[in-house]
Amino acid sequence: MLTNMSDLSHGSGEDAAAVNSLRSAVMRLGRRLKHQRVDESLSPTEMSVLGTLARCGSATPGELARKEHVQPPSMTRIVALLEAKGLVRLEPHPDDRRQKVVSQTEEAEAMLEESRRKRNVWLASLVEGLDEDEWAKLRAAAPVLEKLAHL
Amino acid sequence: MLTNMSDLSHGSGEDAAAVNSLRSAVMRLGRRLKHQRVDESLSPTEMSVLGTLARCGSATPGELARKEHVQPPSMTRIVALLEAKGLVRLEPHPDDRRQKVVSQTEEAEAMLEESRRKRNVWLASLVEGLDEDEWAKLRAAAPVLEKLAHL
DNA sequence: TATTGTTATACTCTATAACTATA
DNA sequence: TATAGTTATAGAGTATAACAATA
Repeated sequence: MLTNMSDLSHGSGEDAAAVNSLRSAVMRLGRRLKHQRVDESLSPTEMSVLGTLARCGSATPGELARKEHVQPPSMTRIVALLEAKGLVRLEPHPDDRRQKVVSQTEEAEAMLEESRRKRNVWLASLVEGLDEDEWAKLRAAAPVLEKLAHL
Repeated sequence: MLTNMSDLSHGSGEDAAAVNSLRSAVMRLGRRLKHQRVDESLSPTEMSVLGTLARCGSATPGELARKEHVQPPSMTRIVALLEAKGLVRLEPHPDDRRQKVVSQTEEAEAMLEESRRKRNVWLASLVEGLDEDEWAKLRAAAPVLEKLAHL
């Protein structure tokens, strides 16, 4: 197992342990954050689609299906549900009449902001349990984690 | 929004931004790690049950249902599927004949180890894209993240 | 002829309600 | 009478296959 980690450019044995610890902690913490949902009426994929639209701007159903790793018929259904809830808008594609353009509404933006706020509050309450030194280490690592997340 | 973060004991405005960055990065990275599955034939909950058994040792179906936030009938089904796949063993409870004891098999332990290995390799390949200083910050933060994850 | 999106249908996972066995 | 687990059934969510419209 360590042999598979030995191509790490920085160290070797200790680094493997650090990677293992990092993976475990990120997955566990991510799972707990996921449970802090603002709107129980939205499925995880629906939330994820809204997040993608917020990050990448508008997109066609096909693009969304590829980004969310979901089949096109599923995205058809998801987009229809989101439209019914007033969270996305559908417009005809300017160049290709087969395609459609999906974009988020102001309601969606407000809901996402509220969702982020709720998770932040929850995470901040956890951080209360840390001492100043631990929190400093976390602050220093945050930009690196962000870089990893979209590497 | 910042008013809700102002009860952070360490700082205030910058801390809110750091919490936001941390939340976003942990969730995104966690989602990507989750996709690195070793066995596509196991559902997320089945994997999670095996993880719980590995962490906590054997447990009754009722305990597992509570830990996984799933209803008892669902756990009945999950345990039956895992048993059919040879990943858990069911034994009678020593004190109470209504209950059963579920424990993982050697195959499950091997599979979990393989799963951890695969995710570690993937994460290690990401870490390759960091410089020594960034990796040092991550290593320093790993124990703190672990503490957060089970706080 | 290939591609985008949709409709029709089936499968997987989970939940609720009703039941059996044991405490 | 209460509790642990199971069976029966229904509801989400997603997938595959077949289809319509456009490129």
